[in-house]
Amino acid sequence: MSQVAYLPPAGKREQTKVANRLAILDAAREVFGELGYDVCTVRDIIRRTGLASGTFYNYYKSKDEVFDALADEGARRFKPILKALHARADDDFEGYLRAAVSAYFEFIAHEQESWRLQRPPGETIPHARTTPEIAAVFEEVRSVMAEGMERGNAPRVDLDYLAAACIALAREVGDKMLERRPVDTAAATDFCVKLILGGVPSLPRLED
Amino acid sequence: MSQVAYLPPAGKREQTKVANRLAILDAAREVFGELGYDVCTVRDIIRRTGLASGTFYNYYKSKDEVFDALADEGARRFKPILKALHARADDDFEGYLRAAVSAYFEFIAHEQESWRLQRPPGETIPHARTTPEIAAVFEEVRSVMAEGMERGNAPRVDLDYLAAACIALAREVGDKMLERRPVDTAAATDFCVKLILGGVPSLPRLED
Amino acid sequence: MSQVAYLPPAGKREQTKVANRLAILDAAREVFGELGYDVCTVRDIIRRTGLASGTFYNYYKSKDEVFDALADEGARRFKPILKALHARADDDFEGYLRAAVSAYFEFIAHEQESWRLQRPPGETIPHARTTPEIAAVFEEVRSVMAEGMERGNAPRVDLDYLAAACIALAREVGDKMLERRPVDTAAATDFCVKLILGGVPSLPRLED
Amino acid sequence: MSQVAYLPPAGKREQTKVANRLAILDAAREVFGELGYDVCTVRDIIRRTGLASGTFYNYYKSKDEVFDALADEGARRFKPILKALHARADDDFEGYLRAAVSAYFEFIAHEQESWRLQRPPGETIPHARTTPEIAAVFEEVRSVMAEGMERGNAPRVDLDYLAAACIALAREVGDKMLERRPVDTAAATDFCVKLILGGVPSLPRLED
DNA sequence: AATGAATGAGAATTCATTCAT
DNA sequence: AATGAATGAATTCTCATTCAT
Repeated sequence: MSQVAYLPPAGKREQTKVANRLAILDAAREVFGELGYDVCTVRDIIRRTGLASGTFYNYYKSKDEVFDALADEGARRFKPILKALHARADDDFEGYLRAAVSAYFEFIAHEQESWRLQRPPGETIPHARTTPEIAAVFEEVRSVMAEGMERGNAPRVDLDYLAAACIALAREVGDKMLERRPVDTAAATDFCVKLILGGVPSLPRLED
Repeated sequence: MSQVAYLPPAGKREQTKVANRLAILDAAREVFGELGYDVCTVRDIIRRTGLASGTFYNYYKSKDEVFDALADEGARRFKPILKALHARADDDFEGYLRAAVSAYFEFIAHEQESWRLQRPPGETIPHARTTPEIAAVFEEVRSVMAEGMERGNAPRVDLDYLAAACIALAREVGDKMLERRPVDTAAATDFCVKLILGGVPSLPRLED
Repeated sequence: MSQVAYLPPAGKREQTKVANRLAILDAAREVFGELGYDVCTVRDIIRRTGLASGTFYNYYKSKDEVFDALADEGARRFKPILKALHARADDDFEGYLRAAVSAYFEFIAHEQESWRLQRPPGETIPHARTTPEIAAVFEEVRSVMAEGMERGNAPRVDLDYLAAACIALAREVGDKMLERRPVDTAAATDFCVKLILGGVPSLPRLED
Repeated sequence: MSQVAYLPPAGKREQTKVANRLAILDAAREVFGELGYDVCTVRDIIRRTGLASGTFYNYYKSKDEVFDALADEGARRFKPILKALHARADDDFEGYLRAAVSAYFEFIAHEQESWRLQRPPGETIPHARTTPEIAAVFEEVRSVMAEGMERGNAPRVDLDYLAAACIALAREVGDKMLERRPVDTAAATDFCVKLILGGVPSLPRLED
């Protein structure tokens, strides 16, 4: 728990500001993870920072805004990875999918180290919302698939359903993965990718 | 005076009671679906029934209790269907899976008629926790899979992941399905079943 | 607990009505005693009768009304005794006071047999209101004192204070008395009467 | 006006906090007195302070807690006085009793200035449970009596009854006193003390 | 900026009373 | 009459947000 406010590190006001912003973000990540977005209160968040409740509002206008900021921060870290993969996807859809899914699993595995570990095991983790990083995967995956279909590298199937299916898979299998010890991202990736790639050829083709 | 009271619960009073209990249950199902369990309030539920706030407490002690009742009811409605399917599943895993997924899609398609239509279009529906109905279907699916694996009718794969994957798929594809007009449960079922059945043979086998 | 409603004794509607009225009164006496007037609910009362909640209102308009009815009933039983004592009070103030106080203590001792006994011992008994029987004592005692003072049989002291003091004494000592086992009305009476009679001569005289 | 700070917590904030805590305590004392503990609501209390409803809970968790705080505060204010009186009571039981009763009457006379005056006249004041202040005074009185009896300075009488009698007297005579104009605490004190001291020698002695 | 008490809208719940049966 | 479910006002309490210091 970072008690930044009480340790203005080197006399720099700016440093404190940045540190407080991060402290709130960290605390929010923890609390959202522990209690769930809906259930947790702003006080739960701020209590963990050691800051005063009013201070929260110097940085974020509301609980929603921290949530978004948290998501943005996640997306900022995650999106470049995906873009890079996309760039060298070429015709290797499998390679791309594997890399993307793997990146996502690595991402959440790393995320959880900051907070999910200290949760009572077996407790269900409410899956609050579609976070931006997930949305990013979704869009990327979807566009790669669309591209592949157009180029004739992939069968023409229901893209909406397929993209939804992929994102769903990644999310749920990801959650399960995090419940296990040790967290094995490779196995989870393998599972997802094989299920998708194995299943796609069987999917009903679109007529048009 | 006629002491007719005990056996025939067919008076108007009894009817109203049953109807109210169902009304609350229905409203709760809707509201849980629309707002999510955590966010919705007892008032949200009762408002939708047209009953008075106090009336809620004549039937259920709390939001939690309705949720449990809902789970019971969902299970009561689904389980027999699934059990029946299960009974004649034999070695026809595909037939069984198809029937189960189809039952789920029919269920949610029917559900939405009661409420999703009257919602302002375009309004985002914050997602939906795992409802008791979903849990019931998939517990069944899971046990059938386990059975199949034990009998050697299905490859030995990571059952937890597979069950999670199936739930995820049904849920997300189901959501997408509901956004389309007309709602085509057959197509959605076909999509899910084929993806799963097609993908399963490719899944990594468990060693043990 | 009288379950009168389910045993219409001899076909007489009137009997049931009277019996129900009494059942409610008895239940109210019990519940007021056990929980206190303010805390107990109409449901607490009616539950004990075995009647339906709505039935309460066929007999009494409100909780207040039962309370008053209860008090009236007490007064009806108590007042005649006092009047009789007064009639033969003559100049024997001590005899009168002793008889009056004794009558009051006997009254409450008898009352409590119906309900106060079953209370957890040591629990404080909230002293809800000045009941009519108490008011009756008050008025009687006051008028006898006034008479005595006018006739010159008693010193002219502050009558309001004295009457208040007497009533207070009877009430509080009475409560204490009821907490003891066995309930000794004679001792309590002796205590009160001696305190009052012993104290009165010392009281400051009024000038007028 | 000078900042006469007694101790470090002299900020405006601290002052407000202390003032609010007292305001709630005062309001509670009034409301408990006027309506009785059971009947009054937290709203009744907070309404009288002019604070917002939520503010109550910044200071006390519940109505019960204010009551306890009130008891503490009452005891804190009274006990020293009584202890001091007690200390120099020696064999002067009369002096002590007079001082104690007088302190109580002064207290309630002062209390009523803050609220009873502004009440609609003639409105009946439903009586008043034993307040913590009363309990404090009389616990002291009781222990002094016990001491006196043990030292042989007072006759061995029924102490429970005597204490109850004193409480009752002070309470009822106190109520009457407050109804008169001008409020004459000296006269009321004189009345009570003389009645008690005059009466005690007549009381039946305990055998043991 | 930081603080943390005050605010008050809103949630859950209770219960006296009504009313259809 | 008796019944007991329905009603809704009233109550307790929470918590996001504001604001004086």
